[in-house]
Parts: sequence; structure tokens; C-alpha cells
Amino acid sequence: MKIDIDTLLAWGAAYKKVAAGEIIFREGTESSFYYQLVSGKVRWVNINNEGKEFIQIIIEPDECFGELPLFDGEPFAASAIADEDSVIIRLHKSIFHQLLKENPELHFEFTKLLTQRLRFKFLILKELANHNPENSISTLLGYFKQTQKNICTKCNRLKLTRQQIADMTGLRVETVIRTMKSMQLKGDLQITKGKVYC
Amino acid sequence: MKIDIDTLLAWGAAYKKVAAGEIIFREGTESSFYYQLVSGKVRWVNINNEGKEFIQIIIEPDECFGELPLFDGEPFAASAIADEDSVIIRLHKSIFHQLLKENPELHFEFTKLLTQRLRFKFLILKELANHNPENSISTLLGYFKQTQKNICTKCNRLKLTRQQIADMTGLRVETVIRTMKSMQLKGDLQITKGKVYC
DNA sequence: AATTGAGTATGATTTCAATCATATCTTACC
DNA sequence: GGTAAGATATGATTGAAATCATACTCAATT
Repeated sequence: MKIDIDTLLAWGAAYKKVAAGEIIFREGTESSFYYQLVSGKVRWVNINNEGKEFIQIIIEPDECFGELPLFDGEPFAASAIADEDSVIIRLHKSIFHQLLKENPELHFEFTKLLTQRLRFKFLILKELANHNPENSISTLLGYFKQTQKNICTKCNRLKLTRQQIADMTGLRVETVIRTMKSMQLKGDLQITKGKVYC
Repeated sequence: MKIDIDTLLAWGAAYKKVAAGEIIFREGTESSFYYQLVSGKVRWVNINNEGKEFIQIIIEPDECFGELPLFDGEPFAASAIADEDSVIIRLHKSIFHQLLKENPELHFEFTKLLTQRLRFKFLILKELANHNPENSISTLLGYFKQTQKNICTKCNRLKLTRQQIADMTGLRVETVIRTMKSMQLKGDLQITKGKVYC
């Protein structure tokens, strides 16, 4: 799912630059826009009352985000924070609807994206409910490998820190470090100079 | 999201009766149908290697299920099992696509359903990652109350067993029982004769 | 080459849900 | 009213991840 930038611009979308660490939108606030990442990296997170983050999705260029309120009218389900300096493009909700209406094939693409995200949630949820750190991590890495996300396609290097893995699985860094170390001993992955290859 | 049964039949859909406990489809198998529940109750679950179930969603009449493979072409993400004797109606994938194409407003309804399901996953996932049984249960009950699911609209009685709550949160029955008991003491819910009202 | 900071590593201890075991309640049915 | 089955209740114990504390490694920067 990626809407052509020229198309978005033609329909009146606007660019916006955000600095690393900047909050793009906050969980619980109302929304009126379709967001798409042009360059940089954005994490879509929930922050609990102790300040601990849970990363719902890491958004890479050409992916959209913040799409739930566009259809159910509810507030944002999570906050979007720029991981790096990024450029986003956004289009007003009503125009986005119009765009989908006039381009059924685009609507099908969008539906496909939603089902992929939903499938990812199904996958993670069943693992988290299992309370087995190794399974959770291994499922997450398997998903990244399969979808070519967050893994270098050339050298198979995992482009995430242990902390990010922890924030996506609800585990603690130490647990992730210890678990990945034991996975290395079993030959499930390689670690050289602290970098993970799988 | 509910497609009118007459419409489904007109497009060639077929009814199917399933007995309580019967498996409608299995996680990991290929799919070619849109499924909608006519009557009864269906749980959409993942079963781990120790036989423990994780309930992804409980489907009530007029809701669809098994929709992920329709758009991303992957196998079923979870198994559907009849909780009670049920009647389902199913329509072939290609015809379903055609139906959406010719009825854009229906496609928008369907997209809305997907976003609602995705939002529910966001909600549960962030709570499970928090590892706080009381928060998880309370979030789940709050969701049921708000969406009028699994709760009697007249008497506010929770129509789920402690085991089902456990299977939706990845907790154990005993933990759910103890946690709900303590929630009762705090006045967060009422329990009379083992029945929960909230 | 020295400094710095983010990330990784590892040991010791604590905590809380899981587990195990058993008892009691509730409802349906004969 | 008695019985059975499913669900709820509760105590005792265990275990694995969280927590706390501290140290080390790597790579970037000066």
C-alpha cells in the first residue's frame, strides 16, 4: 500500500517535516488526516502511565499510518513519533475517502494493507499470550525476515536494537538479550560484535 | 458490518450448519470463502502446541469471520470453532470481491469493520504487553461494555466464563478469578452467585 | 588516541502469575 | 430431592521474568 505522491499532491495533500523524537500525533486525540511516510522512520506506540513504550508498528517510507480513525471515527489508537528526521505527507480524511471511491483498485490495495496489519496483530498476540520469550522473539524475527522489514536484505542484519525488540514484545531488554544469546547458542541466529544476523 | 442474507444468497452464497465444538476451518489452511455467522456463536482461536487456546475474537450472529485470506492471499490466521450449534453462510472469494466492487458503500462498511478489529487488537496488545492482569481484564470488560458485546444489555451480566476471559488475555483461570474477586472488593464490578455484572 | 554515549552483557535478588491440589458452589436433569 | 458436571473458589508452592546493579563493548567524534 503506497499512494503515489504525485496523486496525493494532485488531490491537495501537504508535506510536513518532523525532527527525530517529534510527536506527529497523540493517542486519544481526534484525527482528520491520512498520513503517509515519505522518508525517515516513524514508530507507532502506546505509552503507559510509567512511561514505558509499546511499539505497535514501525513505519518505513511509503507506508501509511494513523489510518484507524479514518473509518471508525474514533480517536488515534496510538501515538506516532519520528524515530529519525522524517518527511510525511498528509491528506484530509474526506478527500481520502473521495480518492478511494473514485479508485476502487486503490481501495482494494488499502484493504489488503489493513488485513496484513491485522494478521500481524493476530500473530503477535497469540505469541504474547503464550508467555514464552523465545517464541515471541523468534516469531517476530521470522515475520521481519519474511516481509523484509527491519532486516538488511543483503547481509541479514537485524536493524533493531534489543530495546526495540523488547518494546514490541512487552519483554525487558535484559530478557531479550539473554534470550537472544541462548538462541545464538542453539544456532537459531548469529551475533557478532553485538549485531544480530538471522 | 453485515451483508444482507438475501443479497448473499442472490450472489450464490450457501448455508452450512455446524454442531457445537465443530471446527469450521483450521489455522494455516488455504481459504476461498467469505464467512458470515447467521445464528449461534463461533470462536476464532489459536491453539498452541500444549493445546491451550487463545481466543482472538468471539463472533456473534451477523458478523463475518475468516476474512484475512480474502485480501492478502495467505492461509487462515486462526481456527474457527463453533461454540454452540450454529448456522453459517459462505460466499466464494472471487464473487465476494465482485460484490464489493459493485457496491462501494459495502466496501466502505467492510473497511470499517477491519479498522474496528484492528483497533481492538491495538487495545488488547498494549495491555497484554503491560503484564498487569487487572488492567487487561478491565480493558477487555470496558471494550465489551462499550461495544455491547458479550454483556447482557438489560442486566449488565457478563456472558463469558472466567476461562474465556483467561483465553482472551493469556492469563490462567485462577488468576482471572482472583483478580476479578479483588476488583469486586474495590467496587469495580459486582459478583453474585458467581455471575459477574459490570 | 582519548572521550563519550548508546547499546549490550551478566550476576543477584525479588516478585507475582503459574501451577498444583482440593474444595465448594450453581445449575440442569433425572 | 439427589446426582452429576461445569464453573468458581482458595490455599500452598514453584518458577521464570522483572528488577536492580554494575560492567563491558562498539563506534562515532574530537
